[in-house]
Amino acid sequence: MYPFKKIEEKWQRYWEKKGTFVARCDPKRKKYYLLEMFPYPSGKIHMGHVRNYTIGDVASRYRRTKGFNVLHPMGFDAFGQPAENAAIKNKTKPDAWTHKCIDWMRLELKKMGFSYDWKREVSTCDSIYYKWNQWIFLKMFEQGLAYKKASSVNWCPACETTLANEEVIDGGCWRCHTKTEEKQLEQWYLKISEYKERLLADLATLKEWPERVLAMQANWIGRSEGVRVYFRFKENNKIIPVFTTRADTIFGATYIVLAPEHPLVREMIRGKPEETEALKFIDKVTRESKNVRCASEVKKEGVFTGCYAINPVNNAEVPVWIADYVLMEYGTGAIMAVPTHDQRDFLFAREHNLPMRVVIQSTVSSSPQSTEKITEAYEGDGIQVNSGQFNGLPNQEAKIKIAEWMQKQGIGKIETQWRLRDWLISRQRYWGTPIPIIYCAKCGVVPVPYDDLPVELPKDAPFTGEGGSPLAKVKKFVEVKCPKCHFPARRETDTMATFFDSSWYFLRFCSPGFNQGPFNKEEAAYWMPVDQYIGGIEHAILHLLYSRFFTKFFKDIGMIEFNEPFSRLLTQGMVLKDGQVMSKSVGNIVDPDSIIKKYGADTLRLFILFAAPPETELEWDERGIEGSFKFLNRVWRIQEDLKRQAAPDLIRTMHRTIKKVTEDIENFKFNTAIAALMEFVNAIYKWGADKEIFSKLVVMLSPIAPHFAEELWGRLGNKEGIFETEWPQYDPAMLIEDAITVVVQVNGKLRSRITVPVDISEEKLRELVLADQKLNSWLEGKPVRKFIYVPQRLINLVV
RNA sequence: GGGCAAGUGGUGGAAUGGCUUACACGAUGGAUUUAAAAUCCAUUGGCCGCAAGGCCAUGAGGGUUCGACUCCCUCCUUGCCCACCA
Repeated sequence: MYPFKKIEEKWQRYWEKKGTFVARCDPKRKKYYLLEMFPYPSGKIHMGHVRNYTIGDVASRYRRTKGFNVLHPMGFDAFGQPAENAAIKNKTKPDAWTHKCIDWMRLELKKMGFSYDWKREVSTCDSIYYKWNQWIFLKMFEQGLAYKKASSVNWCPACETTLANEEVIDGGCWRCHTKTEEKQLEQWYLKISEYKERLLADLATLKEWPERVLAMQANWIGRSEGVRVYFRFKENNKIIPVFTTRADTIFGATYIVLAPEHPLVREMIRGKPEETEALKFIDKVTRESKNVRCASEVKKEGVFTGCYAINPVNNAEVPVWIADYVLMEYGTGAIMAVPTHDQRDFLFAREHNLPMRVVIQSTVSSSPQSTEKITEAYEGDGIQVNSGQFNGLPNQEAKIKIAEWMQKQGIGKIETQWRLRDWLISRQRYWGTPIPIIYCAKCGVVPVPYDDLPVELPKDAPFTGEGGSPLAKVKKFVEVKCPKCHFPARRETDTMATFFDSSWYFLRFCSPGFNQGPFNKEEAAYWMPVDQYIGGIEHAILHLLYSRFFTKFFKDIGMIEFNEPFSRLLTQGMVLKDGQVMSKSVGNIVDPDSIIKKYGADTLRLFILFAAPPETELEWDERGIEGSFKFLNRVWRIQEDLKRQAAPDLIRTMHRTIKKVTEDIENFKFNTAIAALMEFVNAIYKWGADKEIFSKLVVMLSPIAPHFAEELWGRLGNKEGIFETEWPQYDPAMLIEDAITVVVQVNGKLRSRITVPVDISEEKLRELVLADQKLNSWLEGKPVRKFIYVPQRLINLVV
């Protein structure tokens, strides 16, 4: 058993002392910026962190031996609610609690031997960092991108805070799962919607991002093209616009539906016999929070308003309804309903006995023309019917023609709708960046002058866990003089959502001590964009979208020259145990520290890379860990018996292994790279290695098991550290074999193999194959119709 | 409801148009040992067969191809993400 504990401590000290991983901006050298998503400092690292950071560390150490100037930083996403909760529970301060957690986590990360440049460490909760959050906010405020709006927000009664739409999951708080409510508040927003076109279009430039993430982002931005159609109320000719993406179905629009909150509703129903019932319904729906209302599988409910509207394409009189399934926030808050070609409308129409009209006829099956026989909406393509001058056209063609025609007639307007909403960043919380705004009775909303930044968090806020933000209770903080008129004024007590902090930290790492701005332009120009970003799929939408938004903003104000922050993205899979995600609530957590104690960090690193490809889920297996440990010991023992000269076959194997391992590491296929190294070790056991071969093996292992490799490297008599040396090269000439085995198939089935010289001609090979005794029974009396030869590989005889 | 993955031995996985099951775990046998651990060596998809050998097998069914785990179509299952989005 090799002395992993001693070795790991020794080399960790050596790297730190020598500054092996300290990065320096050097425009003469080729850079490589490798970044893993920084952690929230909860106190302990878990297997997910270990996996994420091991993948990154291998890539980073590998690039270093390939001669790149590597930037590989680490920091802490240190603001957020858990610190406040801990403060309430344990009677500590969020500040003290967070710093204790950071210290502990840093120690654990160091024990894993990750090659970070610790000189660049940042914590978002330090005022030298969040000062620049405030600076960025003020820049956005100047550009009109940060604005205040009274609006109904998602409110979590347990956390006593507002939540972004993105933070409401299945109708509950993303953190504590409590059902959210709606509440009216004045909130700060960032106008991310102004960047929607660019955020969508530039996805096409992210060639090295996973398809899945690109699809999720595109979905989230949610561009849809359609027509705003102007229906009119029959009684007063007032316009009621609806949005549709299916202009081809408009002749089948037999009723329209308004959201209960629609501003025209109350006025419409006034004095109608239906008024009482409609008001009751509106009241019921608006009292329900959005989550309850949007829960799937709930039956669509609605009431008739007593009004009628005119469908502008055929002047048909259609009833106007109110229903809970129409949302005020999307489109115009009103829809046209086509029960024959939209399943949701169909169910609603059948329930309430509303009229239907078929306007698209399937060309494949004969879908019924008569509405009586319809059992479900036909949502596929077909030919227009009952659609005036558009009859007979394929519906996809009609969709465009009808839209254009409506626009020309002035009864509609071609329009694009987006799903992306502006980003709500206000939080009624203490442990976050104070929003640098002052409210003055005379001057109104006044930004804090740049010279007065940072607006520091007061250290002595009270933590009772009740009644909203602790910041609002700190007089010293709240009561200020207006920077303009110097009369008493009041400070904003909301803090920023923590996603703000993480939307630009990758830029801060380029020049973490810089005090003239959020980052040094020259250094950012050198290091950025991040060449490889690695993190969990859970950040596929929000964090990545916000970071892209910030990057585009920095470009617009002339601070950077590039459009996208992350050139290449890898989303690593989760770590499972017994088929379930490791989590406290399930109680199946394996503590990385216990594994380090038992087997060492190198074994843990090796196992986590070998057990599965980085993108897929990884099933934790204690026995697999032992296998990895055994492998390292097996390598360790090679040094005891080195030969003078290695066998030619082994030298050949070495060159093949170098090729395979190099290519696999480049492509993040660590599991097969390790498999190739294992095969190489098996070959060494068979043939016996010399010093040169063993040295190459050790270098190839160094990104994966760095302490282990450094130690063996030193024992081989090297004075420089292993990360000063170069990655081994293979000789292409050594990959060529003299003899190759060609597989012989008859009608696609394996029947024989023959070994022939590499440079054999096809004719010669054909002769040899036809003379092969083994094939006799398969070829007997049958003429060979075709002779397929895949050079160096296989022959297939078709008889 | 929509989108995206995935489905291969007892297990994790390998092969992305050309020898299915690399590598590892587990299991079995052997060597070493007073013994065990550790280590080293060998065997290990299923069925038939004394053997040589043959047949079958990559979720199911069909198709394209000389040849399909791989490409196409239909279906089933699982996972993830999104979702009354008009």
